Amino acid sequence: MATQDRKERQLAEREQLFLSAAREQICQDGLLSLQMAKVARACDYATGTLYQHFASKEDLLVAICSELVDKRVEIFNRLVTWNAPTRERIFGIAVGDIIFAHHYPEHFRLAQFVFTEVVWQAASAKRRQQLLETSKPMGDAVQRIIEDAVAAGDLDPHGRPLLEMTLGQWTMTLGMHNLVHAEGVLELYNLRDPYRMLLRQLNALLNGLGWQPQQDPFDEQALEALVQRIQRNVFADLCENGCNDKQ
Amino acid sequence: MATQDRKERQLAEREQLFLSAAREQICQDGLLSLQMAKVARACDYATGTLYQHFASKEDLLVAICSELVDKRVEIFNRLVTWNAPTRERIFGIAVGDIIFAHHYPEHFRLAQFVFTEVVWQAASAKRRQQLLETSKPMGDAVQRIIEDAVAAGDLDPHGRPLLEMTLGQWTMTLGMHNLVHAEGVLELYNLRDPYRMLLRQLNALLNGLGWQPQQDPFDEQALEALVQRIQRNVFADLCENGCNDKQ
DNA sequence: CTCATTTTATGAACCGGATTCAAAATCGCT
DNA sequence: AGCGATTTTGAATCCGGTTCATAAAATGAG
Repeated sequence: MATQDRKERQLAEREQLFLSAAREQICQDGLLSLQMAKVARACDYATGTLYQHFASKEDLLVAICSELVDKRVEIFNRLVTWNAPTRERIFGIAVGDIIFAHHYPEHFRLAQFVFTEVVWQAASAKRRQQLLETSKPMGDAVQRIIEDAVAAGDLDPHGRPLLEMTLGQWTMTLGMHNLVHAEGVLELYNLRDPYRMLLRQLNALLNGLGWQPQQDPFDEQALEALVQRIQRNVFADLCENGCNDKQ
Repeated sequence: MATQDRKERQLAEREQLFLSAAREQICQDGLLSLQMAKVARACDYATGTLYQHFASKEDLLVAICSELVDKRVEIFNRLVTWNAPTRERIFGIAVGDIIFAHHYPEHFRLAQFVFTEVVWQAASAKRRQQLLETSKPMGDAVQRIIEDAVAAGDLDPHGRPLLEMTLGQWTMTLGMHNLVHAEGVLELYNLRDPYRMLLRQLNALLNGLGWQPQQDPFDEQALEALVQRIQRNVFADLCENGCNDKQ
């Protein structure tokens, strides 16, 4: 009956409220000082109520991560429908991810933590499942771009699973987000402008995979132009006044 | 005087003892259940004594990581002195890392956790510094291989910092270790044999960077042969009876 | 509308484990 | 041996996540 629906809606709303409050606390004071009691208090609920939604602190973290992944999926989907050469679309995934990292600087920190044994094992199976399912569309999006690439003759998978083609891109991006957050590491080797370097390496990788049309990874002009074009055509709304992928 | 020396030596020995005990506990029961009191007890010391060496639990974790990195450095150094084409030597770094991951399955889990904001910020500046310094030689080793490659005409850095050449390899490897440990993720997309896929992607990347001699990333035979050769010539002692890079 | 019953919210109490620190033991030296 | 200085000890403290007995609210039958 209608009563049930209303109740469920309210429950969902409250969960949202908790998630927002928790996210804000993380942005404000860092992961380190997130406290369950504080989150509940900030929403004018008792601690116990918070536990009706999340089995543990780790559970809450995984849930926040899911929420952010959901937004990240939207980025990926833009590249699926963008009408451009497949090479630019797959490259655009990386560009989009960098933009995403600027908009939600907490996401990759959190994700790194969440996929840590300590958190992952402590979260409930349900939440873990949920995060995996929320993440699935990212893979699907990439898969579709690869399919298009193969169909267009831009890429030959040589009989390997299609997703394997972009595993290097995936891990490279992931690893770079890690490095960026590991304060002191890149500085140790005097490496500046990490995301720009990532894009150069990515171009090299795509070339090495034979993804057409090839692009000179050391042609700064061409790289800059391509990034600009992607920003303008796909992420205009996220890149107002002087957004760039540096920092 | 001599008394001082002896004392210092004993201190260092005790620290070693604590580190080993902690590492064993991690291997045994996982990061999750590492307890300071247990570590101290296992070494027949009081909790307080443990705290004379490590400012906090996080500090201890970073110290363990340093210890393991030290062993990892040894792997890197073998490739610096190996007499082979630079392309095989840089590739050997990845192969060595995979072997290392088999020998110390706890390392990359731990490293992922340690470079998390939560742990990194909670450790003392001193330990952080120590870990960075311990890590430095890995970069130096890679740098030397790149220098050799440039000198031999195998690679053209196009005016970029030399280390940037292998940043893709670094992040790719790092990211893959992360994925491997994130239980359920690779399964979600039906990706098997992650480290083998990593090596294929790496070959593609090195090709894309123009690192000579080029190698077909989809030539299974050639890949297998190269891996075998590296294992035999560089890591024979670590690969007795049927060690391979799969799993 | 009332009252019994079920469901949900509350927050103080509980608990585990990291960290501290006052007291005890040991050391180094004369 | 004796006496300050240094080190070790482990019980006490502290902190914050989690639980659960109690209170409050919702439900629904009469």
